[in-house]
Amino acid sequence: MATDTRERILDASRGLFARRGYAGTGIKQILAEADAAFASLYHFFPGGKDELAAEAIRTSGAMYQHLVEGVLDAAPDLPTGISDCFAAAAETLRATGYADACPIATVALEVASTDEALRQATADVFAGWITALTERIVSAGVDQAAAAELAISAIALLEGAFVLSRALHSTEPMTAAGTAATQAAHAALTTAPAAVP
Amino acid sequence: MATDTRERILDASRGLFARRGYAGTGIKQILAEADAAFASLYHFFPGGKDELAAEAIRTSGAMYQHLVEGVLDAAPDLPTGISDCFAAAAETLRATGYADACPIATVALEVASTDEALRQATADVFAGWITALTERIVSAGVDQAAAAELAISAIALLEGAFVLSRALHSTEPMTAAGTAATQAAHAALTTAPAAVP
DNA sequence: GTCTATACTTTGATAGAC
DNA sequence: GTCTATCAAAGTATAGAC
Repeated sequence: MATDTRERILDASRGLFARRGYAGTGIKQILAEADAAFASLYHFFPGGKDELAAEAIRTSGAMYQHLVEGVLDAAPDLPTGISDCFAAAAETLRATGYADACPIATVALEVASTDEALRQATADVFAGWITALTERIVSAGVDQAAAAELAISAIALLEGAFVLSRALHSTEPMTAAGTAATQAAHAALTTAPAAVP
Repeated sequence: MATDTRERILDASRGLFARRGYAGTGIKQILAEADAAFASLYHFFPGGKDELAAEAIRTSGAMYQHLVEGVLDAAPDLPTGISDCFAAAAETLRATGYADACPIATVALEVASTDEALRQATADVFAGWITALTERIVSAGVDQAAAAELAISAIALLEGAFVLSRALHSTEPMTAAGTAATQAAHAALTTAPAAVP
């Protein structure tokens, strides 16, 4: 069962854009890695590189969210789940030589001031993450405003730790950020423990 | 007193690399903005784009550190200083249309897996920031290990908030991260209040 | 849908006059 | 130290046969 060409192109794009960024990734490079012909790209993505990148960003953002939700679902409580997410991120960094981190952060920073369509794609992904995590924290008994603040802080800690850990080639930032996020979650839950039964 | 050519090139480079990344910035673009001739670049930076980028990263990292130290020095205590830094970052984001954020984060993510020399330059900058902030926290009476963890978390919060705020075109992530960093600083200082007189 | 070949632009970098 | 002109390579995108 050979994966179809369109999916192979998207798969290669997600990996290359995540590791090398948008401008740093060439179309020829994507097609070589996907073992696809040059014309196939413009058959499936008439909009060219931009259209391809937009779909790669949205799908990889959704995939990462799915991954995180799985870890959170498997944990006994929210602080433990958050701690597990950071531990998993640290392990992935180590295992991949500090290459695999946030699937869209590199592109997000690159295009924030240069490509409005792609910037919107990254904004939609981040907004989706924040909304989903906020709802989870609200379900754990925290009021809306405090939950949103905690969700944003946790994601900011994760993203910032990705930057530092990739640059420093060390998992220390990721573990330190994990500790901070877990402590913040504990604090928010004990401050407002009006938990749902 | 005309600024000399070398400094104009560096100045334009720092701005463009920060906003558009390394691969996304062309040499011709830098020279146009610096109003410098093509050959001047290779006169001052024989190593070409790579050498120029390395110096731009190190100097802009030092400049940002200097800026932050000034804010921290002006504050009555450390938590207030940290709060002020995030407030200043939020204001800069708003005032520049979410363009000016961390001077090196975009490049750091881009080159982390592709250019070892530039990756080392970004690592040196981040390590310098972490060391300086850790020393400050230690001076406020926190033990070394806890101080390092707080310093890393605060910088991770700042970097992550830069990513989210630029992508979302909102200062909310920066203010939420600032609150979290300030609370973490308060907690660390009250836990170990062996303050120096 | 896929292949090959190619058009067109931009890139980083160099040469030589001054 | 700076100017102009130019190079070779890589970039994106398209055309036309099959």
